Amino acid sequence: MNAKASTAAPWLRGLNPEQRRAVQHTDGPLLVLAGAGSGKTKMLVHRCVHLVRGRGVEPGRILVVTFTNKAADEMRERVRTYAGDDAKDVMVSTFHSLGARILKLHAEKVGLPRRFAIYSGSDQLGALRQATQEISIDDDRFDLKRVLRRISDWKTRGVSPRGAREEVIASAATGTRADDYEVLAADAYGRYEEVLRACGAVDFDDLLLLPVKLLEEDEEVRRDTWRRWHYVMVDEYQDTNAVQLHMTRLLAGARRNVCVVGDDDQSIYAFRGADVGNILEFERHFEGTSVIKLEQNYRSTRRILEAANSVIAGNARRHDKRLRTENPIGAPIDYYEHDDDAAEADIIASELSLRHFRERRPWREFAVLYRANTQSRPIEEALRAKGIPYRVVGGQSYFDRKEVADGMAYLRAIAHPRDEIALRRIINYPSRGIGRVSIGKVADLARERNAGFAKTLRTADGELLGGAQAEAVAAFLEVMDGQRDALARAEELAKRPPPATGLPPIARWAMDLFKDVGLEDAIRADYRTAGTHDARLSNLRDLAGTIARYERRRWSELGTGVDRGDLALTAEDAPADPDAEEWRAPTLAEALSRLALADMDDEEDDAEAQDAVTLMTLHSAKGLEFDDVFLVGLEEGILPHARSIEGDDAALAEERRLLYVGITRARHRLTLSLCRRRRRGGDAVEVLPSRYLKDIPEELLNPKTAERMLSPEESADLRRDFFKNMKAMLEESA
DNA sequence: CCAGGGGTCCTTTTT
DNA sequence: GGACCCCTGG
Repeated sequence: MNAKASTAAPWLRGLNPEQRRAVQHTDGPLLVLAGAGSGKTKMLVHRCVHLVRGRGVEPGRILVVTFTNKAADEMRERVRTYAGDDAKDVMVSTFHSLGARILKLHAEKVGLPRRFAIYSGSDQLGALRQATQEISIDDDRFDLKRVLRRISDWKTRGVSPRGAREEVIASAATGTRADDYEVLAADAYGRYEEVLRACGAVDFDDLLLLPVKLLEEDEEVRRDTWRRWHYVMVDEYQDTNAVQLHMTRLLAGARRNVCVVGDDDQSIYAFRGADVGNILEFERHFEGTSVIKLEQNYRSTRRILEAANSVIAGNARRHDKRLRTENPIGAPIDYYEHDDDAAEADIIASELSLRHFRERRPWREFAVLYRANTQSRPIEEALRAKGIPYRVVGGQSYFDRKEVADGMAYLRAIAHPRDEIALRRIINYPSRGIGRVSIGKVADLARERNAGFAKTLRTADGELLGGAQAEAVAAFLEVMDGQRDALARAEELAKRPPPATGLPPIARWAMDLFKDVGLEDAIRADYRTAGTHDARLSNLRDLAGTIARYERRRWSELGTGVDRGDLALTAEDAPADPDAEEWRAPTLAEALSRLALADMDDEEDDAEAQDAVTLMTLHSAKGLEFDDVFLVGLEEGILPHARSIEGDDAALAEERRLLYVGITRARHRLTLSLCRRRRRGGDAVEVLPSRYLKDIPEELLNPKTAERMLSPEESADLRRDFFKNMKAMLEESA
């Protein structure tokens, strides 16, 4: 297609020549090196539209892979906006849900049940705890989280338990590292995998590893996959790890229509195995690659971009580039030094309300970004005190909250009889007289007989346990059996359309379950968490609400052919003839398998529509943009983080990129701040400004203090505006 | 044998 | 704010 014709194509309007070239390079490997704010997401979306409208590719043949659910949602939304129904079958998926999908279709080939459970957070810890207990290395201070990180390291590099042990032994033999801890971790790794399999479960790393294994070893899986997708695109490619590189290669297959987009300066996930080398050496991995660079920034003011450029210039190993922009110079970058984090939070809250009321800008245009989740607390407190609406993105994952994890464990223990980790989590919560010793006895016996824990539990009588304990176990089993029956009835009801109002049957059952087994009372009775009871109860009820949404979505999919969860991989004509797919009534087991991957992003749509300030980590902010950004805690020990300062140069380089990512989120306005004192452990300690601040040219910065934040006139204006706006708002809502 | 209270330590980033 | 351990009383 020549340049003239492309000008005529409506889907190419609004793209500059560089972007158009990228969009149109339709065959063979394509590497798009896209700077921050260069419109790379837009480019990917337009490429999808171009393939469908311009080249007549069936949308179902196009696969876009992202890292986060949020990115996938946004991409889907944009594809729909630009291409309408034409492109509704373009599949947008995260690496992990794609892996889950492939795995689900071939689960039996790797010895998994069709409805395998996906473990995260506390479940993984539970499995690992059991693994270490079984090989008796739980006695000394064995930091399970650290071991889990170590195991995950191995898994993201595709190293097997045996490989891990060899690696550890080899490094000990060469005297480089004779670390007992490593040996223990390698031993635990193997057993951990066995525990997972015995429970019919996988962890997040398996969602990448096992599909790769399948694709590698199984001709049929490969053939089906290649028949299904002809064009593969990967967003944020700089954050891929070894397994994801492998997966990308396998997905691309012989067609090699693979287009990856990324920015080496925004690689911030090395800690979980991401390798910038993947993007730096893409041309070597995929022979005959076309390379396109997007170096114009459309997002930020010149001052903001200059600050970002000066920060990132301090890193050595990178594609040399300097983003340019034609945007206006913009406002100076505000810079605050606060006494402590409370003062910092306070001023931010004041600035926010000032800018909101005085400049009449909606709350949603603002974001407060920080290095670690723990930094959100003082800010939340200050915003709450001033009545500023906010939402916290990420943080403790929804499923890691105790009450949610407990609720999930009940659901899983009922849905998956093999799920021993779930069972052991809830067997004595709420307390019902089955303590550590009794559980230990059953577990020992189970091991002796080489039988499952759940099965052995049924044989536990007054001889094995005390009389009272045996009775407690019997009562517990009775409750569980009763719940299974109730679930079966609910699933039977779920074969008919849900009621127009009220909860659909499975959700209804879950809600009752939480009440009947005493979870709700246990939350209310916990004196340690007084004050958070309502929030916890509502989190638990949200879980039932999520099941309700799943049930309704399932029913809305009937006959429409839209099936985001289980689009057949093998049916060759699936994209063309979606009705050919078999529709199934909702089940708890399926709800659970969707839930684990969905994160809770989907559920926050309502909150997102609300007008609220966004609080999140720099990591979560990648890929997003805001008019007005506050970047807090620019101190040694925070950014760069203390752990990275202890670490190597690579760790520090990543911290610098993190700051770069943060700065480049801002469109019009940026406020940097730090604290001179910060609480560490018990008391407040003096801290130093971040080393990276020196790299920002002084003339770009506008130092401010709390006193000078507002002139007296501005204060008066603010007060006046505040009441005026308040009045207007009240009238609007009336 | 179990439940619950009280003390202690730590706390990067995430699918 | 947690997760975890230890102690005491039932």
